[in-house]
Amino acid sequence: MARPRTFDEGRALDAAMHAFWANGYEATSTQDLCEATGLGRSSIYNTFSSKHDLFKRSLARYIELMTVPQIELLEDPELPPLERIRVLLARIVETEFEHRPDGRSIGCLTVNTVVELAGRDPEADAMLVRDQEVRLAALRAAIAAGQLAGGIATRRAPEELARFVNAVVGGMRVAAKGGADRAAVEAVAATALDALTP
Amino acid sequence: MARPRTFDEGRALDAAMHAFWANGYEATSTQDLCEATGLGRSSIYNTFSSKHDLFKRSLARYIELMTVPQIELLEDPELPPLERIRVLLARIVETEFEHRPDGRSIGCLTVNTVVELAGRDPEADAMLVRDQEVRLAALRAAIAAGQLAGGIATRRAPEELARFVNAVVGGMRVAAKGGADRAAVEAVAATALDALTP
DNA sequence: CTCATTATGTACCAATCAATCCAAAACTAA
DNA sequence: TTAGTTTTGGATTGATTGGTACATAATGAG
Repeated sequence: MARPRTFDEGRALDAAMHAFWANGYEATSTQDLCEATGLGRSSIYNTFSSKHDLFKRSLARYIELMTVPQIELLEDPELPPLERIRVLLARIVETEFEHRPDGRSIGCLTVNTVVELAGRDPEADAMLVRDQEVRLAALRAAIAAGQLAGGIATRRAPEELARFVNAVVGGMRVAAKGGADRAAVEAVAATALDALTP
Repeated sequence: MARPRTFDEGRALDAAMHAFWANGYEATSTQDLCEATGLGRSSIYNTFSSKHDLFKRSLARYIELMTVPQIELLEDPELPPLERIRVLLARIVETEFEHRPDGRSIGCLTVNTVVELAGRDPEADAMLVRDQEVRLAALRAAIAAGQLAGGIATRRAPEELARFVNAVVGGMRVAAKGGADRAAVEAVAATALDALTP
């Protein structure tokens, strides 16, 4: 029927996502995207209609890749709620320091995008707000369950504790990107759990 | 001797700092800087030798404006150490929400720059690392004093608690920039203090 | 007044930006 | 083979980027 593609769209999207992840939206040029994906300009504009569109799809993919497993973990009935949060924080430490022999973290595309584009890009904004609502809801539910079962401190409402855990995650990612070593980030996670412990 | 300047260098630097603060380094063009400062191109390049140089001076000014009062507060002998940290967090909430009737925070230039430039701009990197070391040292000292005097929990070392407080501050700023309202950010601060309370 | 010196505004520079155009290429259905 | 459709690469677009050149303006020292 027509000339077939010589590349895999999913792989190309992954490569673009990593480029945006490492360097941000503004600092990633369309030329960078060509080199990262291995595609020519025409193929990129034919497949993804603009740089901004490609960024939206990259962000959507990142959110899917990161948030879905986190929600599953927070709803895991096999683990006590406090343990779910402990594992969540441990996983974040893990992802921040995996495959980075120079010790410098690449950070988190969600946090990076909040800082770079929140308030200036309505579409990215909406995606980030929705993602955060989903994550906060899962945290609230796990915390409420933990308070009921007795493993999590009841001195504050689930809403407050969920906001706290969410902010600590962001703080850990900023610290890692700022050059903090693994022990330092693990100390943040461990101390945060103190606030949840009865 | 020579033609005098028709503008105040300090005011111009403040205006440039606010432009970088609101939009980041890459997204702020030299044209934006001209409009923000009210100066012509020649005056800007004559006074500050390049966009990057102007950014470094803006960042230095921001760090001075933010960190110096925070250090003074953390060393205030009039207040019990835990109270110093409580006031520190309260001030951060205050600065994030002052003069922002739309509720959208502009964030923190230090955090924004860590996320945007850490690992890619060695000079900005060095300034940020030094600033963070100063802030961590002040936090450690206040926490150690609090543990000795009895107002701060001793279940973790001052180094760990300082890292924790520092990360929470970053997390609060990301949350505010992401659209969280004042009550949500205050909940983060209050919960963080739980981890420091015996 | 005259002159050396600095500030300022305008025009301009090459480089890069995101995006488009178009012709050649590669495939399939008929 | 042929017609129809989409992909691909390369050239090119106009706008914008950070930065410069240069002529003119404004000052105080002599």
